[in-house]
Amino acid sequence: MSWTDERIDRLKAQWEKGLTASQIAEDLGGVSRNAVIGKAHRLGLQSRPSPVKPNDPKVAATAPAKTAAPAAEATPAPAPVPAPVKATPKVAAAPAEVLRQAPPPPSPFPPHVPTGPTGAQLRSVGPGGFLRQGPGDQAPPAAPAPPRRLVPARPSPEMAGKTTLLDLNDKICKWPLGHPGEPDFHFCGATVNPGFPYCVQHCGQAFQAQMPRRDRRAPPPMPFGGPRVR
DNA sequence: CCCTGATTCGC
DNA sequence: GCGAATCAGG
Repeated sequence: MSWTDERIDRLKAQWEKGLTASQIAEDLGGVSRNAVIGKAHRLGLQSRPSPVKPNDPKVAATAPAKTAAPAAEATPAPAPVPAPVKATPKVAAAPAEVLRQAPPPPSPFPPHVPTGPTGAQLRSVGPGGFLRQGPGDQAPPAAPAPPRRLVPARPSPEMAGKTTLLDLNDKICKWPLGHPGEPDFHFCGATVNPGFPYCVQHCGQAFQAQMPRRDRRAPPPMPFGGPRVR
């Protein structure tokens, strides 16, 4: 279906009348809501209360800036530098220290903490090349709030002191360590970066700046079909 | 989930 | 120029 003069007139009339893009598209037939919106913009029909757009004309208040508007100008893009989350102590791990044992977190319970005879941590390399972390690399997990009376038994002694599914709440980092099904699968357990499901360190792994669309092409199809997307 | 308009960008 | 895909707020 093409944009004949008649259809364009109809679009203009209805758009200015305040019908929604969906309604106009349905009325015209043969076009999608997106097509209507796209056409309306190209026609210069613009601005109808968009649910998304904030009202821009904020002035006065805090802007002493801009005296004479620079006529034609290269507005330097203010490179958005991701604000470093404040006060993140950088733990410089010396190579010799990689295998160190983290001191067991203080616990009000019987210190039945068999941390392993050798102290060697299993490591593996995940997609993207990052090293999966072992428990010894974590900041000591916050001691869980002591239950009043009954304590559910740990599934196994190996899990003593680990953050399990049962320990998770909205204040605990849910970054998984190891893999589900493995005997010592557990979670990071550090205090979360407020507003996120992970601690500061794991937020850094989980969230990255999105690249422009042309740079993220669909991944090659996987032999088994791959996970369903949207 | 649904809806909305705005925007991007491959065609 | 077109409009699907995407975004982002309600």
